[in-house]
Amino acid sequence: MTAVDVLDLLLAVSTLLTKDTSNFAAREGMTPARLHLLWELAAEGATQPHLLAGRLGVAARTVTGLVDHLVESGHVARAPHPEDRRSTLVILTPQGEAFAERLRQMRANLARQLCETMPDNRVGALREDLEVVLSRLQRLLDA
Amino acid sequence: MTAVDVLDLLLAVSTLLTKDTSNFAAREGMTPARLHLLWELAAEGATQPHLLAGRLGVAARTVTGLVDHLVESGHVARAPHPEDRRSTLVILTPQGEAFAERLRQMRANLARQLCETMPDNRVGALREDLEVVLSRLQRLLDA
DNA sequence: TATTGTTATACTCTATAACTATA
DNA sequence: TATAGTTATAGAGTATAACAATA
Repeated sequence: MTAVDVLDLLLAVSTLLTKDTSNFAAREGMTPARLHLLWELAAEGATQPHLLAGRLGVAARTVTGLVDHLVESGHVARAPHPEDRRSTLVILTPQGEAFAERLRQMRANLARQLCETMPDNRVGALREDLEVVLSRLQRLLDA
Repeated sequence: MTAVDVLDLLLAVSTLLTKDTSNFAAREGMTPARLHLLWELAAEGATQPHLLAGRLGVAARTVTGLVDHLVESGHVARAPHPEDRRSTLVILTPQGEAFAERLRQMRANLARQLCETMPDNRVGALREDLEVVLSRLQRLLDA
């Protein structure tokens, strides 16, 4: 039952990655959900709340609350949308950008440490296998 | 930066697995945290709340709340501990065992679907690579 | 009429601290 | 004194529904 073993391993890795992210967030005075929002915002640039909701897979109401907290902590700001007066743009402040950069560096360090004893061709094979697993998971969840 | 790609893929897989578990829980009238507790309980048999807390990585208080809900829904029961009168044993009811069995089958199906297009030796290699990643993650989180 | 974001409300998960009973 | 579990309290995330403003 090797396939079952693979799923068990993926679930165990998922648990530990979640815990690691949670620890980092706590050290930075942040929470996992707010960190996730900042991460997406850093990746796609200033954007609207309903688009963030789609990216994060949460309801619009949730984004309102997360952005409220992040505005208060100084990581993001709301700006009027230039073309649609119903909407707003969520933008990173310099403090939010600095946080995203620390997060990016932490992830790069973690990635290096995870793979540092594996030969390069093994890492490449792992990446290809995970791409297969990911695309299959995406298909299964859409159905 | 293949190592970074691997981490990104692991994070993406983690997100989808979490969502899949959450969907299954919702269909069954359950929540992810209660499902996780039932899963551990099915794996290790009747046990004490503080041991469950250690397994799940949550505070003792959290286990009290989860068990409260699961008692109300009929999935588990509390029994006096035969040797330590301070403590209790959390046990699966027949309904809880039936749920655990459905969960096990769902996971087996998912595992089969994830790997079904990969040759057997590739699945074995993926398992070995994930074992490396998992043990390294565990070491990093302990430090 | 449909969409965007918000307010209102409720539930779940979680942690910390204080408390009770037992070891 | 230390441990096991619980009660009490508080905060964070989430969803649904209702609402106002705009498209």
